[in-house]
Amino acid sequence: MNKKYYITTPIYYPSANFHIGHCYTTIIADAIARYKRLTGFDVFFLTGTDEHGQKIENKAKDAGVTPQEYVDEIVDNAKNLWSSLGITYDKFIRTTDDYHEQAVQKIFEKLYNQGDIYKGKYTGLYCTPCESFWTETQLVDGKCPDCGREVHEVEEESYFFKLSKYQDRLVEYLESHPEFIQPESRKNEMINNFIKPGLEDLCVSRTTFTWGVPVTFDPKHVVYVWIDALTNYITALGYASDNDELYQKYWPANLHLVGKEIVRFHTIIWPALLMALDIPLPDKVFGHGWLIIDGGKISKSTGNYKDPREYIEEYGVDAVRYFALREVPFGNDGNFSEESLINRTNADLANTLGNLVNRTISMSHKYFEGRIENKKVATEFDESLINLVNNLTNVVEEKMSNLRIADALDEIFEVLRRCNKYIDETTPWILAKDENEKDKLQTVLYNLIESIRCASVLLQAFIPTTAEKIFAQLNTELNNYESASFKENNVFELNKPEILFARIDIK
RNA sequence: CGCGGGAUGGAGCAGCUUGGUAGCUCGUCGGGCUCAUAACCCGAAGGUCGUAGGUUCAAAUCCUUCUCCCGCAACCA
Repeated sequence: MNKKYYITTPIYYPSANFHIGHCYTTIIADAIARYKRLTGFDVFFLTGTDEHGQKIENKAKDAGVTPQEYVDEIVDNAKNLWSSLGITYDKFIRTTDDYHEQAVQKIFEKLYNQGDIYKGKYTGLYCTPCESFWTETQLVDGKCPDCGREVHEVEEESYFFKLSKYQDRLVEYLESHPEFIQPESRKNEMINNFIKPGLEDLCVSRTTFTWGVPVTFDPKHVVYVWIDALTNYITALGYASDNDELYQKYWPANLHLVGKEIVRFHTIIWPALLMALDIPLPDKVFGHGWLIIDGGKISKSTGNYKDPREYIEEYGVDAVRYFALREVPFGNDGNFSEESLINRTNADLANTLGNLVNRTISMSHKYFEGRIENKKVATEFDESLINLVNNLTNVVEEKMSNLRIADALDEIFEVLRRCNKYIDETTPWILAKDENEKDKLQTVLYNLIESIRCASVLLQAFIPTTAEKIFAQLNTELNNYESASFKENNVFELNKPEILFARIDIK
């Protein structure tokens, strides 16, 4: 029985169609999921949408449709987008799914019955025309950030979760599990900024809007975001349902992948909720950085971005995937622009990888009609190449286990760069001129093809479409993880070379 | 003094924990090669490692000051 691996993305808020930032998060999760599957894990990969709340209700009203119709369209669009990015999620949860709503109601009741949720009064700054509550810090010049009008203090009856009760246990847990928050620097931010000053109890119901899960025993309240959204990670597995087989199998989660702006919810509120429910905590929460556009964050309101599908159509799915996985360093922000996407694609995918595969296969056809086996005539350059190849699974595993995805990719490309250099060192076109060197020439090509094959096994996790194309050109089915070491006795009957990535001219 | 992160050749980053010739990718320039997608390989130029001070035989790396940038109390990945 394989070891299990449960990975999640956040459930995204479908107030507008998804942008490249959503793609970024989901592509990373997909690469980790594919990598874990490749290396033998039984993976469950969850993504979805958080569909309730005031903002959706307002958006739908503006659009003249029901909230459900509004989110249905965006969810269709999202699923379509994930499909064109090759995202291999196992489940797509929507917080409007029946089983989720029922589970949320049960969880809410349970917490209420055991005294972790109580009824109180919520005081907030309210903008009547926008029907929205704002915090002090959200206000712009003391006015509503949406419409710029005055806000005023109102009181409403709400249910509260006793977050404060779990404060000490939380600190203790975070201190004793330094790996829980990644990157680790965010741990201090959480403890110093949010926990130490004292946690306030959390407002978990609202009466000012209706687009949400009704509280069973007090139906003028709907469950407010936290309990509705965060619990998706367990309700998706059937927690609090008739069939919790998946929950038994996969919980606790191995990795919650989230953007840095919601680390707080996942490392404070979510653990506290789980403690209250007496459920084990997830292993790890990774808060990644953002893609920055023109020096600023991606903004739904300014619309400083294109539909991600335009990039996929223009440059190909693996160019977009590769960029997302390679360009941004661990935990930091990274710049996104069409120009950097093109440069990345040209430099790594077209030049280093594509051209290498192309020149190798071309020579194999030119000199041996595409049939290559290992003649075992060594050159002085073989050993360093083969050692590098045989070390690749280890170094990639080391990087991936630390979520250093860009570094893992760089290790693979290190092998590809070494291959290009090996061609220059061994000068096959010169060997080809001497009949006596034919076996050496064939050995050189064998070494190259075998190295490309091993690298491609690992590339399947990151740029699967391209890896598949390479295996098709190599005409081999040796693509499992166990085969990702240099083999001495393969025989290749290569197919014709085809361009993997055409160079893109900058307009 | 709110907290946290950051500041390293033209761009993006690594190095800092455990002080000791400043490294990688891209870009630029020169050379080589011609199997290949004007690609590939080699070489070169380019850095007072944000500022000011301190510790030390020696500091990008440790300590202190200051400046600037980014993020952060509630549904922006």
